[in-house]
Amino acid sequence: MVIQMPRKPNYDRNELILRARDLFWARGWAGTSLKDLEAGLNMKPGSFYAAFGSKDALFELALQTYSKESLARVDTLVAEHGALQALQMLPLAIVQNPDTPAKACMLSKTLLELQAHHHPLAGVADQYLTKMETRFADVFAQAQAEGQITTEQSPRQLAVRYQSDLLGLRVTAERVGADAIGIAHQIA
Amino acid sequence: MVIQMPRKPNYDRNELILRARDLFWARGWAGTSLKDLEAGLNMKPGSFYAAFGSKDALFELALQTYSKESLARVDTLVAEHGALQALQMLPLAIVQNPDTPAKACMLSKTLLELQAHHHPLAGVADQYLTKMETRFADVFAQAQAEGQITTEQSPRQLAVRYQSDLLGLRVTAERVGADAIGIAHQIA
DNA sequence: GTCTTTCTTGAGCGATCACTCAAGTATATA
DNA sequence: TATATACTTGAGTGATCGCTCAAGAAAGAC
Repeated sequence: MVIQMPRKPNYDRNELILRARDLFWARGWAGTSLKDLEAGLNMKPGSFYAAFGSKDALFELALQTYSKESLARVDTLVAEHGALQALQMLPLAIVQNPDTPAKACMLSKTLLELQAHHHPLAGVADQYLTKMETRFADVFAQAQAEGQITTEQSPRQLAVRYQSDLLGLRVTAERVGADAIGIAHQIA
Repeated sequence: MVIQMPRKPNYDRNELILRARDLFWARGWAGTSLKDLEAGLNMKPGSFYAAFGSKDALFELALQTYSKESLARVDTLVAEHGALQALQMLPLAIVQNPDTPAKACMLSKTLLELQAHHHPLAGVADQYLTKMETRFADVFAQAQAEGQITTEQSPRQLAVRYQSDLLGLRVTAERVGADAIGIAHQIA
C-alpha cells in the first residue's frame, strides 16, 4: 500500500471563505450568483464545487465565520472595557466601522430573505442570533454582578431588547442619509 | 369618428395589487418569481404584462400600497387614542396582528435586499421609510404640543430612534421563538 | 347579428441560474 | 525521471428566470 501525496490547492481556503462572506453579506443569498463568486474568489466552477460542494454550503461557512467574529468582538470589548462599557460601545463601533461590506447584520439579512421559503439557512441564521443573544445576556449578567446596572430586569430580557435595538440600528444605518451615529449614542 | 367600447378586465386591479404586495412582502423581490405571481394572481403572463408592465412596476405599486396603509394606520391610531398613546400602542399592534404575511417591515426588507445592487426599488423603499419617519416626527411634535412628553429631544430625533426600534422589533418578531410581545411592551 | 376594440391565452424567446465532468496540468513520492 | 494523485479548467447540462407576441375569445356600439 503506497500513498502518494498530490498537489495542494493554490488558494487559502479560509481567506476564500472570508471573501465569500463579504459578498454574501453585501448582496444576500439570491443576490450573489455563482458568477459573482467565481469572479470574487477567482475560481472556476470545477474548483469551486470541489472545494465547497455547493453555494449553500459555502454560505453556511460564511455565516459560521460571521457569527464567530461577532462573538469574538463582543468578548474583546468586554475584556478591554468591562461589561457595561462594552455594551455601550458596541453599537457605535459597529456603525462607525468603515470596513464592513454592509451595515446591517448578515444574520438578520439572511433571516429576512429566506425565512418565508423555509430555507435551512434561515434556521442557521436564527440559531446564530440566539447564540449572540445568549452572549449579550451573559454580559448583562456580568454587569449586574459587578453592580454596574440594576437587577430590575433579567439578563435575558435586557439582552433581547438590546439585540433588537441593535438590529434596528443596523437596518437604519443601511439607509443613505440616516443619522445612525446619533441613534447609536442614544442606545448607550 | 365612432368610438367602440371594448371588453373590460375580469379582475379587480386593486385587489391584485394587494395580493401581489402580500407575496412580495413575504417572499421578497428575488424570492417572488413570475410563476409565483401568475399563481397568486391567477393571471397568465400576457395579462400580467398588459396590466402591470413588469415585475418591478408591480413591486413598486405594492410598496406604494404598503406605505399608504402604514401611514393610514398611524393616523387612525392617533385619531382614536391621541398622539402619545398611538405611539405606545403601535409596536404591539403590529406584532400582534396575525393577518400580515410577515412580521418584518416590507420597506426594510426591500432596502436590505436591493440596496447593495443599487436597484431603484431600494431607493423607493428608502423614500417611503423617510415619509414614515416624518409622520412619526409629526406625531411626536403633537405629543409635545399637548404636553404629553418633554421637549428635551427634537421630534425628528425621537422619530428616528422610534422607527429604528420599531424596525428592530419587527426583525426580531420574524424569528420563531422570539418574545416580540415582551419587547413591544418595553418600547411603549 | 356585425364590427371593433381589448382582454386572455400559452407556447416559447434569449438569458441566466446552480452545477457537472471529462480532459489537462501540477506536484509530492518513489 | 516515472508514477500516482489531486487540482484546475471551461464548455456545457437541464431548469428556471423575466418577458413577448400571435392567435383566439369576449363584450359594448351599431
